[in-house]
Amino acid sequence: MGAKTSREPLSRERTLAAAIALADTAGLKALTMRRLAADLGVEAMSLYYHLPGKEGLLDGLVETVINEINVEVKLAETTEDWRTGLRRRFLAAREIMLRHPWAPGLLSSRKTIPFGVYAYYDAIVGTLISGGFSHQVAHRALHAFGSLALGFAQEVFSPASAGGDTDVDAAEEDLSAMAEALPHLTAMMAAEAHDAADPTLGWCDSQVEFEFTIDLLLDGIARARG
Amino acid sequence: MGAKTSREPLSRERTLAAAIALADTAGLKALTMRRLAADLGVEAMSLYYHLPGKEGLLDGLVETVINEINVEVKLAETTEDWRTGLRRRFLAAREIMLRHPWAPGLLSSRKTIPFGVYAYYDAIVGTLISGGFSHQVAHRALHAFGSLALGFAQEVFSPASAGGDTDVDAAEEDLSAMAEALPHLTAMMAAEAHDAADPTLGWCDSQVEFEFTIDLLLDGIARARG
DNA sequence: ACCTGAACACCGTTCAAGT
DNA sequence: ACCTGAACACCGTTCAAGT
Repeated sequence: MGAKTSREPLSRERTLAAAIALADTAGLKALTMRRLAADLGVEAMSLYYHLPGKEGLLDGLVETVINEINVEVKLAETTEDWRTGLRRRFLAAREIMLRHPWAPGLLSSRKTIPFGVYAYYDAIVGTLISGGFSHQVAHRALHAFGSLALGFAQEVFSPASAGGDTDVDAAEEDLSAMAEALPHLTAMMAAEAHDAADPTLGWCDSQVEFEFTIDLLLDGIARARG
Repeated sequence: MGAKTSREPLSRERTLAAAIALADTAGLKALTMRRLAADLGVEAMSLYYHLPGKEGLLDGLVETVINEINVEVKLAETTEDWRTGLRRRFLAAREIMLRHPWAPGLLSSRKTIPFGVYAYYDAIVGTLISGGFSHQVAHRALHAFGSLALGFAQEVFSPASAGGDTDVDAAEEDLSAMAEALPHLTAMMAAEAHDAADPTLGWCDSQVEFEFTIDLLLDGIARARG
């Protein structure tokens, strides 16, 4: 956050690293050319020497994140069956995404998709094919996985994605006010809070739900393999 | 798009309707206070009399869309079993979303969720409970459905969501250039293009995939019902 | 080669003022 | 009650200029 007083000239990598750090700590909205430059101890216009503008910066961000995932995935490559291989892959992607909460929203709002994303999905198809799937079922599996393959789901209930203050208090206030108008949701929350054996987890632990959904999808396509 | 020369005073509804029309035709990015005001034949500052600023405008947009869905869903309410009921509900939501391609991205980037969304999910839980599901499985089913319940999926391959020019040409150029580096994806596309019996659909008809995924999820939770 | 200052065309928004 | 003009604090970006 403070101005790094470094003598070495700016570079694309150093700029991207600072941008990611800024987005991680202050959210995507805080990532402006002027503030990023200030963090780097430089004027805003200097950035244009290393990057082709704001859009190019954002492209660089998603490229960096998907590369992080691909590296992580490649490191752990072994001789697993298709199912545990995909499962491990999705969970690895999720770990990266949890480190960069702004990444899912940015990735899905981008209109050009970096090569690394295609490479990532290509490896998935390869895994499916060698697991005995037809191209057609592999195609449908890809769509069924959707963003879960990249480690994130559209969490409509509590979107911390969009960067900015996570307005938890307001959400809970709303929720308690809504309670009597929403009988089924209220009952569900009460029931879940009750038989939650593990006290360290919230009433809605998304890691458990994430893995449940993955297994449900993997079960489903295993059956569709035919 | 053109300046409507109407005498009646502005209202919140008329402003929202114009905003939706503007977003539908020109994309979310084109929806600025100044341009919206121009479309309404008024100065930008006039909007603040009817709406609490830009954020309030966006809140109003998602509220309007979710209400469209809830109305559509209520119209067709019958005595179906849980499964066909959910299926019809999700497809109805999808139809609305297809009319407002900017809505998925906006909804998932919002940090306050309108009441209508909770009401929508409450009805789903109600359907599940009366279908014999436990609260726990209903909860997990909700997470498994994710954004599909609201009619959209994270289409990482061709995101036309973000408003703005749909950069199809560039994407296809990239794709053909990538072809040899992505053997499995290339093979999949070739196979799918080959045995596509229906010539009116593209090689990647997302409606078919959407329904495939829904059925896969419904099969999965039906089995998890226990 | 690398960085800067001044300037431009846009944003959303405030606030006092018009009718 | 409803709308406006001028002004402010921000954006991203261009372009000629500095070293």
